[in-house]
Amino acid sequence: MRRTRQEQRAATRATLLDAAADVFARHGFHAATVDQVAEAAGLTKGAVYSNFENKEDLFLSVLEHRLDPFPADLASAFESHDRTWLLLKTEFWLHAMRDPDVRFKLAARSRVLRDRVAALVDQAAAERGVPLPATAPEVASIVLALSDGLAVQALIDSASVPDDLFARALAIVLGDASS
Amino acid sequence: MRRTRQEQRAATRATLLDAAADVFARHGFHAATVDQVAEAAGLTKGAVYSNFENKEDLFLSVLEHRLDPFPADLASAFESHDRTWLLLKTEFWLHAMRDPDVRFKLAARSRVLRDRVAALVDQAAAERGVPLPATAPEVASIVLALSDGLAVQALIDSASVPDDLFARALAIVLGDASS
DNA sequence: GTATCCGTATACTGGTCGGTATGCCGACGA
DNA sequence: TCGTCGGCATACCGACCAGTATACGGATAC
Repeated sequence: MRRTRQEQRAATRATLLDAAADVFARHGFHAATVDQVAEAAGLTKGAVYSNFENKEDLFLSVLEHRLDPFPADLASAFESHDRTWLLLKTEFWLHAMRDPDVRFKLAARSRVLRDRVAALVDQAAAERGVPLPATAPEVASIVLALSDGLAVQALIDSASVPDDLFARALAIVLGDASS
Repeated sequence: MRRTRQEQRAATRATLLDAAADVFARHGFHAATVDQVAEAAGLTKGAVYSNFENKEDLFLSVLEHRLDPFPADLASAFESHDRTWLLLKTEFWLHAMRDPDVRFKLAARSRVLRDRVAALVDQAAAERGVPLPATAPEVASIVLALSDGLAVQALIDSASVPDDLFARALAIVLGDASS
């Protein structure tokens, strides 16, 4: 398998990002070591420091690489929470809480996400023909809180959160009292 | 100020727990150092290792000391989220995700909390005389998800979460369509 | 084909920090 | 009042790890 330098470098970087996502999610930013990431990628520390400034840059690159995908519809807002991603997101939230600059960036992105969800909320309300119980951005905040909050509970104890609970909660919040 | 040994030891322990809560919340479990905790308490590492087995024991003791106070009523479920406590809780959640034993204990405690909230939900529904949109434990899970989820958003950007949003979300979820 | 250079492996270092061994002082029991 | 002991301070150690310096092999350019 002969590759150009560009291809090779891109492949190495991608391998490192995948490995780093896994290792950071499993051990957390501080407990995870650069050597662990390198080994998980089948490489060595040299590859890491050749592709990233330092450990923090690697961590932030992982998050940029796997950004919150904007949900295409409300129901999928919950499905996008696989375990690894939720752990990374939580680590990052803690990081943001401790660094004002990072927090501002997260706030900006959160607003964009919320507004995107608000548009979906408006759309859903129009389809159903029922009034929203609050402004669309407020309902969007509620939907996102439900999505995250239930996902957190589900990871503590999956049995305590029925698979369809988010969908039903969504129906309640959107003003659908049926069933 | 002459104190007996018992009093002195208890005071030292309490001081350390308070300092540890602060330092762990500010820096996170791994980044926080035992020396920092000791210094914040106006003591030294010797005091820490005289009162706690090790760093992890100190961390877990902080959490036991400041356990989720069971809310007296639904509205106060949200108020109990001051910044420090939410950061510690989140750190602990991550810790639990990585250690099955800890996770099981957290799951047990979460069930107790949820059932407690479910009782409050039942009570509120009876007072209002409206049917719940789901079983009481399910509504309780939703309420807790909202509480945590909105608190997380509020710490990212307090302006994005109106003060009364939780209360209004609560009314929606409890089947109160008025206002 | 050959010289160059880029990207990764290897080897190493300095600093940090959890944990320990020991000293010291003040409370306790008699 | 005195000897003992318990609790905290001090000094220290060893391990771990982020980051660096350098070696090396294969792709690239000519």
